[in-house]
Amino acid sequence: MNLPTVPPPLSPQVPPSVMPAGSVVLRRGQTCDEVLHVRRGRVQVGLLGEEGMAHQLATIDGPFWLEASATLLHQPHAVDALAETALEIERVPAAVFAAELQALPPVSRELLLDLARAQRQQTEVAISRLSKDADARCAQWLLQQAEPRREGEGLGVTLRERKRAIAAQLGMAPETFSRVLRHLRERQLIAGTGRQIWLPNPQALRELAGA
Amino acid sequence: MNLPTVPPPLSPQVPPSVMPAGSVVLRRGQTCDEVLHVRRGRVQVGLLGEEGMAHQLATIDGPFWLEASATLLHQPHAVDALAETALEIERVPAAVFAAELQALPPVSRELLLDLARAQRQQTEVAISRLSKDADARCAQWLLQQAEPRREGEGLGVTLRERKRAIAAQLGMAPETFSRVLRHLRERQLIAGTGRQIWLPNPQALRELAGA
DNA sequence: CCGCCGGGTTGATGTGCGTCAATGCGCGGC
DNA sequence: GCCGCGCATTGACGCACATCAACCCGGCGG
Repeated sequence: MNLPTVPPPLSPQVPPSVMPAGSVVLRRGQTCDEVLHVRRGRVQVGLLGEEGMAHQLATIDGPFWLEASATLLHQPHAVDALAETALEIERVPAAVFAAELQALPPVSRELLLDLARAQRQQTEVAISRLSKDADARCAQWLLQQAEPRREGEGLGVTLRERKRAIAAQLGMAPETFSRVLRHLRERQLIAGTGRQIWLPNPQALRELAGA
Repeated sequence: MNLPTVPPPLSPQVPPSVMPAGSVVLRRGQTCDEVLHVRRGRVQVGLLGEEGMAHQLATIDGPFWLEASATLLHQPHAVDALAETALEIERVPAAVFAAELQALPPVSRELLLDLARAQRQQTEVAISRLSKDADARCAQWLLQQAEPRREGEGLGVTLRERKRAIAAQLGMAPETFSRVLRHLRERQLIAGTGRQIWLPNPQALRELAGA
């Protein structure tokens, strides 16, 4: 008796492909409609610059699932990946992957998603600490927190926590946070006093935040 | 028909407990014989200092599994965790967790372990970048790479990659790496020329690496 | 033998940000 | 009302590290 509607477990329909050393395996921002299982080889994960890995986050030896968290969360890739050696890769369509996921008991599924979320958030934090200065991180944070305000153009932010706590979240000393806010105010990128801030020029903030 | 040898799915035998805001939920280095499922509340993850979170890595809202990667990998916790709000926590014995894991299809299990490994490695990297200077990170790396050498006491290291690549792994500029090595040589903590290095005083290196 | 090239080293310089200390300032207690 | 306490701000300073530029040196082709 067969069950034609159920996809087979992750057996590769496609034979594993190979990539030479030095290949760019995937790029940050890419959407993923397949999951890559690296069977043999070593890949570097990080942010590519003009010349090789500008910011290296990890190097991983196969066999392993590359950037599975992106697929699990249905989000674009958070990092660039570079083949340090030649690779033997198996490509699994996202649909097959999703089906496999659905078949799991709910606890395991939740756990899997928790881990994926944790990993991605850590990656984002690491990247923003590596490649952005205090001003940029602060601008990025303000934009994330921003909500549209009624009267007039621009977005608004209300600081709900103590500033020292916010500074800690942003990975900087409270004094630095204070100075950054003053600096942004001088440059007319933020306005308002106390815990109510608004952003008269979100566009400029966005480009300060970088990407 | 019942199957008494199979543990029930993660239903709590123990009613969920509560923790007041400000509690230290777990500490780095602690071994984990249970997994904590935070049902409600918010926890900060990072490194505790004398006064609250010295280095904050993330803050997570329930429901979620706290530091599941440690349990999955049978390793001590990599971080401190602090209750930002009051928490409602369910404690699952590691044995139950392991059984659940065994029941999973192999692919999912591998995936889970991959994610756990990735998360932990990222955490370690983040911590060492936050709390150690270039000298300490370099010392730590040398100790990790070290292998016992035949003649005489001390450990040996051979640099298998280009120095610029090693520097990238350590998150520093090649020039800085060069200077650190010189500095360590001057302090007699390393010796040798070229790609062959040995460590006449591993103990001193260890305390330079800091914990 | 010489020139060149690429990786490594060294020095000079800049800068982002942490730390320390002084001051300002709201807020609750008395 | 006044005092004191804690957070926020501001200034001065220092440090760790990146960056830039020069130089060194071992290998290799001519």
